[in-house]
Amino acid sequence: MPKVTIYDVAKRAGVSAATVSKVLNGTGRISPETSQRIRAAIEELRYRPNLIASALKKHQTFSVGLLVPDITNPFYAALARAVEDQALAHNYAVLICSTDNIAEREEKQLELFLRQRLDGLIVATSEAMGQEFFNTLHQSQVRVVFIDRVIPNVPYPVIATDHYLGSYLATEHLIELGHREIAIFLEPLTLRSSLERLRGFAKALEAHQIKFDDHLVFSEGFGVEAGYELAQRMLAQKGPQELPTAIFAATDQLAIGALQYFHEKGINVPDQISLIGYDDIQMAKMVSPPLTTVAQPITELGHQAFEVLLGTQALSATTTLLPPRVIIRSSTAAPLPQS
Amino acid sequence: MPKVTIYDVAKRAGVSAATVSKVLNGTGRISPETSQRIRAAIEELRYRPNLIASALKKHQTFSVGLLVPDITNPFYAALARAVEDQALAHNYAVLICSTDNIAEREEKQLELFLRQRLDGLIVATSEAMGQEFFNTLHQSQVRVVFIDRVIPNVPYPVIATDHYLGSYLATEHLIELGHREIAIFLEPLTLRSSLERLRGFAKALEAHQIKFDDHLVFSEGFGVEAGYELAQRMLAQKGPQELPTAIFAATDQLAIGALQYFHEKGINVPDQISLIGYDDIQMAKMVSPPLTTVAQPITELGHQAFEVLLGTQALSATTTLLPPRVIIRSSTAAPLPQS
DNA sequence: TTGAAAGCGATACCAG
DNA sequence: CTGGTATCGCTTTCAA
Repeated sequence: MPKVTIYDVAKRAGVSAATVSKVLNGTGRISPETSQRIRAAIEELRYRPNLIASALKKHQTFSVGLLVPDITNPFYAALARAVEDQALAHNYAVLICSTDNIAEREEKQLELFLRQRLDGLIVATSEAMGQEFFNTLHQSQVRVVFIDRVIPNVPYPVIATDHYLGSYLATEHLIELGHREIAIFLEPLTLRSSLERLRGFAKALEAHQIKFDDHLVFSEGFGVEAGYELAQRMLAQKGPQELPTAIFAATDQLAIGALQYFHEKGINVPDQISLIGYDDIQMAKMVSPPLTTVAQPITELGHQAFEVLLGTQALSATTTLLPPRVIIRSSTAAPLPQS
Repeated sequence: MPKVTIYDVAKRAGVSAATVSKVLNGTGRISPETSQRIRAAIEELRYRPNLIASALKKHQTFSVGLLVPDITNPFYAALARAVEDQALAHNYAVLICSTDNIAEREEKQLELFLRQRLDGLIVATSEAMGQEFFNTLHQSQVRVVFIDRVIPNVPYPVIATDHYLGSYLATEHLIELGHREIAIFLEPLTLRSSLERLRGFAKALEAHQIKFDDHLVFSEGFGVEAGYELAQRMLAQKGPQELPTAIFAATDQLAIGALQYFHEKGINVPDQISLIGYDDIQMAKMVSPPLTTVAQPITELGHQAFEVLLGTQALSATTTLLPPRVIIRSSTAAPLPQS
């Protein structure tokens, strides 16, 4: 059972390989009869074009690479899924790599991707990428689009969620519910995304004449654990009496950690304290109470990234910000009347 | 800035392309000096071998494909991660595709993968795969290993978790805690994996002389919602008095759904009822109380799959079952003394 | 409408 | 130890 090539098909159909290639690609004009015969031969031989050979000639691999910090993170998994779907629809394959935001891994994988001569690269990874990474990118001439993180001075298209707006909306949701004492939980402020969220938060307060209080900003660590600790710290700093009436957790994981702590302490959400998250990870709707949160338009992000990447436009430094959306569930409510 | 090829390097180093190829691949013997010169040229020109061309010649793409039902499912994301890591360590790329267990998608993607001439395929998808899929697989001669699902009569290696054993261990954990009335929540019994879990459960009961009670088997639907509904149904069928003292939920999602329902009903876990899950998804440790569960050796699965796939062994119909492990957290405890 | 032939960029055999 | 050359499987002029 040797591999069947385009020549086998050609022979079978009594034509030349060139002609077969033409019907395969829909290029050139072929008479309906020959075309039929060729299609038949393809079927009979179960011929499968060798994309490797085709890629070598056409300089097109029908593959894109996706660099994410960690595919295990639900957000990136969802992003990957969106890219995948779009890719499959266009008969493209997606190569995925988790980099853990480790420069070394990023560079190694980038190197591999470049050797594979991918048609494009979607980068959804660290803002701490080494200069090395950009140099390589630049001199390699691959098509690249950055996604999810707004990185300043990137000479490529950036597609991201408008976290400033998202935070603004989240905060405003709380304010409209009647909250005036609102704490914010954030991941480290070294992250641009954290800063953006803080900015949106502050702006919303300002817009509603609520004064911004430094003591209500809690930031440290990542993930659920951090949320738990931040809640703990908040409780320790303020007596249960002077607790804010609401918290804006800048990630759902933070929110879930806090929620867990409140559970343990018998603090009812949303009766005693409202809690709004950010990201709308799958878990958000599974916790109890289901978390009000801000959903990023993940699918949109993935789709757009793919489309821009494979579009005919020259890729330039443009930033596209997609609007997030507040998803109201049950962890936010009006504050209790002053007791 | 035209692409630099092996010929450019050769010219620059004053040798032939053949020689460059040799140092690139470590084949043949080259004098240290020429080797040095060539390496220098590679550096200076920032030459990146074209894997496409190489693959065409060598019939080796350094890429493997991974077919999963949904990368968005934490279990498969973890699996993908394990494969990725192993791949990166071997300088392989991983193409990932979520099929949603839809035969059409599976076949389309398989077709794409075959055209890409991948070195191997890891299939972690539906047991309901069409015959078509297998036919294609078989006549295409790709190396394939199945992972996670034990599919009968597959002429390829299967690497999976021993769910029979896992369920046995989970159930035994409950029994050793002192439980005698144990319910089991399952996904539909049309799934082989559900059947296996039920079998392990029954066997553990039997081993401890506990009689198996049909009325304590609840099965329907998938995911958190199903867990919630199953718990609801159980409560409806049995008064709060005659509730079993423990539940073995055959997936964490089921367990989490149940947990949520119990929260709402004010039923304390584990004081009133113990709950053990299965899978050890990330969420398991984040819920409250953190879920005792059975962890699949996901990383091991992924690693082994990759190694077997790229090993030199001819691939035959062998099934490797890896042992799962009970992770004891806080959702299980001894039953309350009879009140 | 069809086909001959020249590559795409690398590898491998075999000669020197 | 090094290099010429055929070749991997397909695409693409260009001529017929």
